[in-house]
Amino acid sequence: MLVASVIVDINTRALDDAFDYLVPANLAAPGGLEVGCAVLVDFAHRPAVGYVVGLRESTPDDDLGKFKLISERLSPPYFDEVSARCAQWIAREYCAPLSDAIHLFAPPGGAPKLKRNETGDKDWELVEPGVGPVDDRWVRLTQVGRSYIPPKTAVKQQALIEALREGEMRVAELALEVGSVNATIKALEKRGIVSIESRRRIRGVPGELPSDVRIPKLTSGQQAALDAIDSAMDAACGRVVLCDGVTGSGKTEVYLRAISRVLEQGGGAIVLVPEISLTAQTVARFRGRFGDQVAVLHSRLSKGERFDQWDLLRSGGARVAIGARSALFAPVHDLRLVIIDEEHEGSYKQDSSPRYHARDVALHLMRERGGTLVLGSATPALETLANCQLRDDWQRVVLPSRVKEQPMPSITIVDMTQEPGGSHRELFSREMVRALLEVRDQGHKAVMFLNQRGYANFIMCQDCGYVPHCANCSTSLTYHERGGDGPSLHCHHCDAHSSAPVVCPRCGSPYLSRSGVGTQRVQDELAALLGPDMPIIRMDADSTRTKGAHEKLLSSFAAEDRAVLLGTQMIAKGLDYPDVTLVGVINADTSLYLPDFRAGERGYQLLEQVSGRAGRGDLPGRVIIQSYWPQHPAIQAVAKHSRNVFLSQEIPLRRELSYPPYSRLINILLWGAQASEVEQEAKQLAGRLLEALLADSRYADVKLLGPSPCVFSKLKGSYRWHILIKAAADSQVAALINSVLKTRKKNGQGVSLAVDVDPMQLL
DNA sequence: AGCACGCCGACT
DNA sequence: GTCGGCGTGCTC
Repeated sequence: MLVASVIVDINTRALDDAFDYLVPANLAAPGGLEVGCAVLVDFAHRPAVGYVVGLRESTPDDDLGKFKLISERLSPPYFDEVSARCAQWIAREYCAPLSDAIHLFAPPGGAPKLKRNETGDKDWELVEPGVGPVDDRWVRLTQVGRSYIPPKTAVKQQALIEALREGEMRVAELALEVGSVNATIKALEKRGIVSIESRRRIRGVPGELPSDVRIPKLTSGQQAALDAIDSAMDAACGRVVLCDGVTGSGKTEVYLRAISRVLEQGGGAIVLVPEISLTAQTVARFRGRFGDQVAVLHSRLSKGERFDQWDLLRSGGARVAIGARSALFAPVHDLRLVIIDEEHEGSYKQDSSPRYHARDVALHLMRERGGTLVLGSATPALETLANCQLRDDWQRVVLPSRVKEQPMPSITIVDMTQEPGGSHRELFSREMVRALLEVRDQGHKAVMFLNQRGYANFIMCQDCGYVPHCANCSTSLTYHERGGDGPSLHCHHCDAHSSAPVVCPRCGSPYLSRSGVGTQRVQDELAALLGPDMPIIRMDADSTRTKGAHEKLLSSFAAEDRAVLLGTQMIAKGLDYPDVTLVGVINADTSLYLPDFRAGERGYQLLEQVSGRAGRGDLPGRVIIQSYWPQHPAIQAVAKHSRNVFLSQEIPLRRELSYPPYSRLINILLWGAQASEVEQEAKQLAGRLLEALLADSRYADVKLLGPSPCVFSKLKGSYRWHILIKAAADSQVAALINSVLKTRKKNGQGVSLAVDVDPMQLL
């Protein structure tokens, strides 16, 4: 008997394995049922949709009496066996329900579901996929039709045949040109004058493919990167190549060549880019080289478009997928290469279940498939750099300079504590004011960056720049205005707290302030400083809320001959503004003091990216960074154009405090409307976890911190607590968490839970 | 998750 | 004596 291993599509942690079903005779023939098919099964006294993740002949060990028959096949195969195993790995690795993990590989919006029928108690209704393929009807003149001359009175026929002489057309197009045509076409078809054919329409493909296939000569850096990728691909065992180079060092050309080689060998490739840089230009670059071999997957597509692009890959019509995070699960045939551009970007971590990191999943997938993972960044993640150093199968290749040998911008650090004004200092330093006026007077452009994150509630001494830190956690302490005994300082990692100092513990100054200046205020101050002739374009989450506002603001900045672009993170990435001579960072410190172990790393990456915006044209660039703590390694590193300045301080710190990459973190979040319920649930769960940890000697080195309230202790009406687990980098502690959660009692139905393995932030 | 089973108290 | 409350546990 043929036995199918099936993951039932029921969203619960309690079902953490596939179930065996017998394949009925009518589906047992070759091509009947395959791995990846959606099926209908009986499961625990009710119908359920499931996904076949394995097929095998039964063995004498099987208790066939226990197995039920598969009721129905619901779809063609969505994925292969390797993908099925990958989904199971994701569920285990990220403590996610199996059904969430398997959904990653299902067509977007295109999988069948079971819904409860409103009419009856135990009635279930199968809901077919909301999207699917669509056909167009094409009309074309037949051989007979070519010589057919319609009667003079048949005006419609004449117009129709005239239009068709140019070639075949879609019925919809024809209707636009000639008016309603249905009856006429039918009549002509009957007489053999035209033929009508239904053909699949692929949505989401632009009509005209760009035909720019100029292939540039490679720099030596590019060649070295390509050589490394080539030998990794020859090894075919999941090796990783990091292309370490700034924007403009020609990484994309390296990607294109690598893909080209994979295609020559008959394989397929996936390119992941952050959603924000998935612009028409990026796509055009790939389409220009590989034409309709490329399928594009991103959130801006309609459901139908996304389905067609996905299906194009599944059918083998396209062999290269380019898209955001989720494109990693696209059904590319014979996948041998995954490229992750800007690999340090936080958007590669999914923030809902399954909370996977695309880089880690891609690595696993390439090992399984014997492919190659290529990472690209100007500011690689610390984990990635560490892996390149520690592992033989990770290789770092440096792409040294911008292709057009431009000089690096000059960088000035302004120590804001040395500025006059005491506790009422100006927003802009004297140096910044001078530079801004110069930009205005010479008719140039400036980019002003305010790393404003509204929640940065720390206290800082206005005289010496001191920020209180937690003794255990290497994170800044969060200022709490209210509390049992008045203002206090809390650490949200270990729940240590103390009352807030009234004067600076370091220099005794009474000027302790909470930080926080918005872009709005900066805009006003810039306007006051520079006068009405200098346009100031503000770009932040507020000013780009409407669709297309992003592009509109950028093109209006490009159109001015002098202007200031003021913005938050969103202006830091990728974009090229040729005539920018000044980049100003108003406050470099905000991101560095966030109560998060990655704050320094992110701050460094951000400053590095912002600095890269200066002097990308013929004019030399200049960067001014204002800071209250100019000694911070992240700022020093940017000033000295040296990543090592940052790493040499950050790496020992991470090691000492055992943070990634020297440990693995798992953050368990609990939230709910009732503060006391959440707290109680958190404490109970922490107790059960601790008990389980102590009972198993394999987890002797695992630390459990908390439970404690989250930094955002209340969000959208929910009270939030979390438990942090710190384990060895290769620890299998996820398995233990899974087993504890599997038996979690349902008493706190008002309390939701999420497990975040390898969290990007702990807020 | 959803459903059955089972063990309690309160009703025609 | 039976109806129905929900706590417990299983689902190929």
